[in-house]
Amino acid sequence: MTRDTDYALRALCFIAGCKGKIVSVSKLVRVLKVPQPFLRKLLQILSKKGILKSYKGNSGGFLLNNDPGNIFLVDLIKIFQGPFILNECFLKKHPCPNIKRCILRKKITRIEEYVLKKLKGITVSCLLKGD
Amino acid sequence: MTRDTDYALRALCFIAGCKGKIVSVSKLVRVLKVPQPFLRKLLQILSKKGILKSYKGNSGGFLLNNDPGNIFLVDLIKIFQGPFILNECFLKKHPCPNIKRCILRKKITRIEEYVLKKLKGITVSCLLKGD
DNA sequence: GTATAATGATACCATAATTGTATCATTTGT
DNA sequence: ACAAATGATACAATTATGGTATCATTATAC
Repeated sequence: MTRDTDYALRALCFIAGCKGKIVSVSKLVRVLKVPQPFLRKLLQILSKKGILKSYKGNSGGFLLNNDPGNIFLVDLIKIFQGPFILNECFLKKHPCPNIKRCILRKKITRIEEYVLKKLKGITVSCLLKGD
Repeated sequence: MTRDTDYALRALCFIAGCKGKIVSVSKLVRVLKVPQPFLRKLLQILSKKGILKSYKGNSGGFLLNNDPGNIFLVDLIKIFQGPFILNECFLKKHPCPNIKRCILRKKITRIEEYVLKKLKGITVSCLLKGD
C-alpha cells in the first residue's frame, strides 16, 4: 500500500463515520494530520472515480457516493497503484525467455489470486465496524 | 519482485543448472541477456551474503555455496528488497493514530503470513525441477 | 613471469515513481 | 459581494530503482 491509498482509506473511513454530513478537506486535514493539498488531490480523484460525491461552494465538501460496505480496499489500490500484481517483471517487457521461470509465474499467480480474494473482503464498513 | 531479485534468481537458476562448473558473469550475461555491470553488482552482493562462492582470477566466476534446495526466493527478496511487507505505512513513521486502521493492520498481517509461508516453499531447486 | 580475464570495492549517474506544492478558475451558501 | 469550498492542472522535491564506470586485486593459462 502506498501513501495515496493509505490517506484515501483513512479519509473514507472518517467520512463514513460522519454519517451523511458533508466533510470538507480542511476538516479532514485537521483530524488526519496529512498534507492538505495532497489530500485534496486524492479526494478529487476519488470524486472523479465515483467513490465520493463532491459539493462545491461555501460549506461544501465530500460525501460517500456508495454504501461503505461497497467501497473495497482493492478498488483504492487499483485507482492509486494500478492493477494488483506481486510480480510485474513479466509485464514490463517481454515474457521471460527462461522456461524455468514460468514455473515461478504459476506459483506467484496462485498466491496472487489468494491475496486478491482476501483483499476483496475488506471494505470501509468492515474497517469501521471491526468485522 | 524487483528486477534485482528477478535477475538474481535467473542467474542462480542458471548456475545451479551448470552443476559444479564455475560460471563467470560474462557467461551469464550472454545467456540471460541482462546488463553486465548490473548483474556483476548483484552477484557480488549474493557472494557477500554467502549465497554464492566467488573465485577470482582468470577463468574465475561463481558457484552456489549451498544446495539449490536451500536457496529460498524469500531470502533474495529480503536481500534486494528488504523484509517482506505488503503494507509499510505503519513502519515508515508513527503507527497510525486511527484505531480503525489497526483492524486493517491485523487483516493485512494475516494475509502477509500466508504469503510468506507460500514463498518459503519456493527454492531454486524447485524452480529447476518444476515441483 | 607476464598477459589476461576474472572478481572486489566503491562511487557515480539517469530515470521513474512517489509524494507532495502552488495557482487560478469556478461554484455556492451566507 | 465575500468567504470558503472544490475543479483543473502544472510544477517541484525526494526517494527508489536500475544501471555505469573505474581502479585495485587475484589467479590461471600460456
